Amino acid sequence: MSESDTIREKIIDAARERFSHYGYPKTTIAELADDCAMSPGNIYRFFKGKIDIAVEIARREALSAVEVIEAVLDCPVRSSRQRLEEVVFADLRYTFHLLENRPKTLELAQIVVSDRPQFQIESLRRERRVFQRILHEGQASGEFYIDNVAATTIALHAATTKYRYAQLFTNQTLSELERELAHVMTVIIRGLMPSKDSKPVADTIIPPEDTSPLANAS
Amino acid sequence: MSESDTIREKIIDAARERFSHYGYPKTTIAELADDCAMSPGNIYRFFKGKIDIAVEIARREALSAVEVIEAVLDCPVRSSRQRLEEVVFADLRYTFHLLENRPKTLELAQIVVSDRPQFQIESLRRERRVFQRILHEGQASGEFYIDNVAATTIALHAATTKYRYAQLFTNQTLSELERELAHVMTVIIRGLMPSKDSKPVADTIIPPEDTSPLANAS
DNA sequence: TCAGTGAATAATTTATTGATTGTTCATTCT
DNA sequence: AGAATGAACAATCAATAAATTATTCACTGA
Repeated sequence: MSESDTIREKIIDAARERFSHYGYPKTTIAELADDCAMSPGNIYRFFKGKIDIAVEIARREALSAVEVIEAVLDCPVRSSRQRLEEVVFADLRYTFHLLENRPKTLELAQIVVSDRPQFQIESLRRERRVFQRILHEGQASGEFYIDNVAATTIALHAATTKYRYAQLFTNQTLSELERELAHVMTVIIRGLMPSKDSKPVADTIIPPEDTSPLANAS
Repeated sequence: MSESDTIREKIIDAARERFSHYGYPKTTIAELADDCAMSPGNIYRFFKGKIDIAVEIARREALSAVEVIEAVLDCPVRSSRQRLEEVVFADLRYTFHLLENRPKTLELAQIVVSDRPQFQIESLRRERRVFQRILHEGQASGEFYIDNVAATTIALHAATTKYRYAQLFTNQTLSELERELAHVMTVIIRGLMPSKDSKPVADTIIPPEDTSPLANAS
């Protein structure tokens, strides 16, 4: 690691400390400079602006979050079904505890996303890749029957939206959410399993929009 | 309708007009009083406070939204599956158009909910009742096989969360959302259909939480 | 009696100012 | 020459004052 990188890391460490303690807005560049025993101006040789320090921290946080989810895959687990369930529940629990124990992390993420919408899109994409891998495996082993793995991955991810950062949508407890998610997964897993029926269930067709929207005026 | 009720309606109409044009915060009680040719103080004989006018308007809006969804059920439609699909798509389209064409309605709803959290809970419950009715029918006719209708209703509702006020979560177009929702519904419908298999798919068990949450310190 | 008033008051919002902070860059060190 | 500085400037924030608004209530007129 070059000298330059070491200094960069020092800035990131200082920022992580202060952001998590006092929050992004209350942390000043002057303070970070002090922490690193340098002048405010020098920070700008390592980061284009204050927000870019936040972006880097959030990027690493997001990567390590996916790693936590991925770690579940390394467990010696029996079926694709179980893998899928464990990943989905790990996601719920991880994000739930994150919001409960480290609210400043969410604040930081929201600030970053409001400035860099692409950030969220990429984070979600990374998460979906984990889902996709499991679906592929299940498809290959014959445990699942899936017409279109890519589309089904997106569907699965969308159907579990409520269980990512659940506190943003509801004030249910973690136990309640877990029970609810179990029911969601029961339906979804059934939908992914191959059926021995003669004729398989046809895909959903987008129904035509016949009712005029918002008939009641402004 | 009593004289008193007529005046109350007049206030509501004036408020609806101004709230939708200028928004709740920019509308003053004095203006509403002017519109109704009365004094500000007199408004308080009909509503406990300004927020209560908003609550009443939002309540009616929510009721008529459910009616729009329910109207779909009256169409001569073949199967429970189609009914379910039409309701879910109607929900997506209705809320999508609402946010697109009448953003002040969302603003009002958010103000009401932040003051009266119960309001949202009840609105969601009303919506779920429509879902539940369809699941019951499908269950009774044998088109669906559902262990626990109440729990499955909640699961179905949760799995389609992203498609209610979708613009709050994403900036996908309506067409993109429709395509995505079609895939979600394909999986879900498969999960609701009875299988002729000898052994039915077992319910999801909540996996034990073995990995310590947030191992990386604050 | 009681629907309605409107001035008085409390609460909230908006405007303003001064202080703080993010960022740049001419300059100094090494 | 490249690394670092810190004063200068612009942008943002916090504190306060001023204005507006929500709400109350003693009162009025039918």
